[in-house]
Amino acid sequence: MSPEELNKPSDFIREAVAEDLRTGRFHYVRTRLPPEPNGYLHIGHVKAFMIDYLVAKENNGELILRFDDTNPTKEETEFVDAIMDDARWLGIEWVRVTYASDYFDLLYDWAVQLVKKGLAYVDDQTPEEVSANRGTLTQAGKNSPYRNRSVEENLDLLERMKNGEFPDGSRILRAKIDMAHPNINMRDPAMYRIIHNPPHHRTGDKWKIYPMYDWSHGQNDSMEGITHSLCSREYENHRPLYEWFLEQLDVFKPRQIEFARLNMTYTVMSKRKLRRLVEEKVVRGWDDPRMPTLRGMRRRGYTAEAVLDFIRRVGVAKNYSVSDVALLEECVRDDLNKHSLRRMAVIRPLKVVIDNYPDDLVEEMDAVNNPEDPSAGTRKVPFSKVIYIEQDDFREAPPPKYHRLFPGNEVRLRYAYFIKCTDVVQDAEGHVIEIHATYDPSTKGGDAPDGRKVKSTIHWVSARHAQEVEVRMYDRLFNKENPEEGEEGFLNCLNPNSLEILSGFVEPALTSAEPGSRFQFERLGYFCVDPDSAPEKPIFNLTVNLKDTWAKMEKKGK
RNA sequence: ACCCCAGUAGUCUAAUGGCAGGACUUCUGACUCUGAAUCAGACAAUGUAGGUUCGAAUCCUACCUGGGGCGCCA
Repeated sequence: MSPEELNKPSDFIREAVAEDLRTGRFHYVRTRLPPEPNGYLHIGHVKAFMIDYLVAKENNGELILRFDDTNPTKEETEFVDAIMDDARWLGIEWVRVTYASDYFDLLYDWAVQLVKKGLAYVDDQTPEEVSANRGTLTQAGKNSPYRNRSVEENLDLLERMKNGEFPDGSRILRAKIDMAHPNINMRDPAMYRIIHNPPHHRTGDKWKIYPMYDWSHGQNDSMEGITHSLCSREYENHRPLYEWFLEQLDVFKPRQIEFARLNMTYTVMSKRKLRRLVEEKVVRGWDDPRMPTLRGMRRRGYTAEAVLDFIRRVGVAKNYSVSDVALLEECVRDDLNKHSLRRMAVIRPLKVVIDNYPDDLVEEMDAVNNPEDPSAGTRKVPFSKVIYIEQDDFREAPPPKYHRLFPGNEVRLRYAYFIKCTDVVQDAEGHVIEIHATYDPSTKGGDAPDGRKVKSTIHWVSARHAQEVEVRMYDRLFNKENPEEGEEGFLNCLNPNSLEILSGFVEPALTSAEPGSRFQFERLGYFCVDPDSAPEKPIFNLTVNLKDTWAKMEKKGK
């Protein structure tokens, strides 16, 4: 086995596909991406998309992007464009774009065939009657009184349904299978329902009947020559029906294989719940950086590489699972650590005056852009008498093992000088508002000629060169690992601190950063420029924080 | 209560009848001009009970637990 083959991901789906090729069940691989254009893509979709895309790609096959637009009351073209944009961002490639609605005519012909074979009938029962007669999980259903209509009558009624002669809800076309079947999906499932309005986003007013998912999806798969129809486990109970239609129609039979959908800790994944977060203004929109939507994650600064790495590391299996968002965050750090430029920014500023530094002197300090990538080079950072440091980097009364700045202690200002805290200025309420310090001129650049060491290096920004910026600090949207427990529960465990807006200072090298560009703010985390940014008012989003061992130690100590 | 599916460390996932392995998390330590990164190490798992077998996470049975299923949603 070659190294490439050893590294190739393997899972039960890829094995099944390989076996189908080996046994000759199929001689090629073609998969489909079946989004419904009624919402934005989230991280859960990425898993499904990548399975479809990679299974095709790894087998020299094709991927068709097919929008599942069988319900005009829910779907809009706006989402078609957004979905394609997000999918392209992930690097997914497809051979063509199709729509379930492209096949409405052919599908109708197929329905007529089933009617002619006595395998489908028009039911005049009300929706309530259909529901009542379906039976329950433990009880068989009852046959509809219209179940044994003649083929001629069914054909006539179906034609008139199609022509719009009947009002919404008055009739449906049903497959004639078995009202006593233990699988409720097989109890004469609906194939077509009547919908007059609104017009369909692609076919306009042409159709008054629309196919149900079960009637449309598998047949479309067959029409497109899809070999493997990969979907989430909730369709497992639909597979017998999927196969029944194809069998009765005697057409090409794709194979449906189900896998477990992605769930993630500290977030919700259902479209309905995400919509509520938007509608109830819990978040600022579908692209709020706290959302698990692709649009949110993109705005947050996540890279496609990181998202894909996460999906790869999570794997594919059939059992229900909830992946840890910490793994996603780790993938993001891993990618950004290698590729992002380092900058200094102070997000909770504390003023430091270096008393023995000349009043008007400005020195340019050399700073490394990315220690992980020497080719990223260096830059100059201006230094002067008054600087800002992080409030966290000073304690008037240091706890044990704290070795940042405190009265009498010496630390290194990164790329600059050693400084020692000499005095603390407080306001009337006792809050520390200013620090005084002295520097050692012989430590320029950060090293002491006498070889003495400091235990801490802190970041800083020269006050007179600082650009003021808005910093949006994001945290998990929920404070419960699984907010989906319970129906309404998810709105009751919102993290009140999921967004904190700060005003901070950044070094000059950051003032002209383009929206979307990413940086590591040293010792803080990874940040990216928000699209709301303006040159006079830059805005940075926290993508993900750096691991913070000290914060962890301190928290444990309490 | 009926049907389908699944149970491997806190989490995700390998092992396809033959040494239970990897990743994340957590914890130690080394190194460090980022308390980051990196490096070294540690903790930690086959739901239960039977059966088949020289040998079972894997096959069989029962039970338990979890997920899905009674839309004219997808």
